[in-house]
Amino acid sequence: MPTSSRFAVAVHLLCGLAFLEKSLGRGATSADLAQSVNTNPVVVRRLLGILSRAGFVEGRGGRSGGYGLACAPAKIRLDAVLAAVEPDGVLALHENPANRACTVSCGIKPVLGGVFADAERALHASLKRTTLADVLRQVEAAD
Amino acid sequence: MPTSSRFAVAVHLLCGLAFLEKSLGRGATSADLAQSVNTNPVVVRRLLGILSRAGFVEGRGGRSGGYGLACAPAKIRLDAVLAAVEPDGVLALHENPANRACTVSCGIKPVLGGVFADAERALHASLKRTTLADVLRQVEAAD
DNA sequence: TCTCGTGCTACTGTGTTGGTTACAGAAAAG
DNA sequence: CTTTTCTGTAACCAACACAGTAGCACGAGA
Repeated sequence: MPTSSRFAVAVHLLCGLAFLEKSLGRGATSADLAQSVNTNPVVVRRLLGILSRAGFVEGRGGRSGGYGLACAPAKIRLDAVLAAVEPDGVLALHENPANRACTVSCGIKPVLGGVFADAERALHASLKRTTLADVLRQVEAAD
Repeated sequence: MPTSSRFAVAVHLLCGLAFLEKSLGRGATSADLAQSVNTNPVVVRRLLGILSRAGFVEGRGGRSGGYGLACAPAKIRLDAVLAAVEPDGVLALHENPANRACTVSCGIKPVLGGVFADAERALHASLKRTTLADVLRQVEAAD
């Protein structure tokens, strides 16, 4: 799987935002965050747009604009972040049409769907135990 | 994430193999399996090659050759199948080099790595509860 | 009014995947 | 022993998603 790094970058951005808000007392621009992630401001704005629609951050345009967290770091659970940036989940069924003449081909998808749903639930349950505040605390402790 | 469907197809193939072995008493060729999955025999052989190296199936070349399961369906746990076809896991860190001037940039990766490892463990623990025999039974029950 | 940052669009380059063709090698059938 | 039929690879193509980039309209503050 050419696993996308959107989730990792999203958490990085949120963490950077929380850190800058705490240490500088102000929001951060997409250029600031792009420097931290070592990428392009547009990439940051694209991802932050998704996180904004999901209610995690707010962007203000105009001079001295920038981004700020829309809720407390302790309220942001990583499973919600994953759901926002990877709405289709991490396990996918194959889209090939079923072969009507084959029992397995006809019956496998609902079965796999159930198994996958359970697995994704377990993944999200694990991520739910970590909040952005936890991540930030660990990052600061390692400093 | 353009989530690959390798895992789903792999389970489908193993299930088809188990089903055909049971119902026909013989193995199946890549052409048989390709019909079930509605894809190309080479795609099937590629995936079955991975599963063969992982010890789940055996392929015999030559006339009246084909594939057979290398172990009992009840012994094949889906987490092991996932590990075989997606060795890098489903959650990936971003590869951008860290910005040395930024606390978050320098510290985030080990923290995220730990969180991701826990989440993947939970995912695998869930998949471990299902064996190929379970999948086969459910598929046959739905028939 | 001027500056600066978001939000959005369009385009490019790159990497992965699935699909396809082709072929060498092996094993059974005759 | 020859023919058939299968696996195991390699090479190539098209489709797709993604990161990266440039450009511009809009809005808010200085």
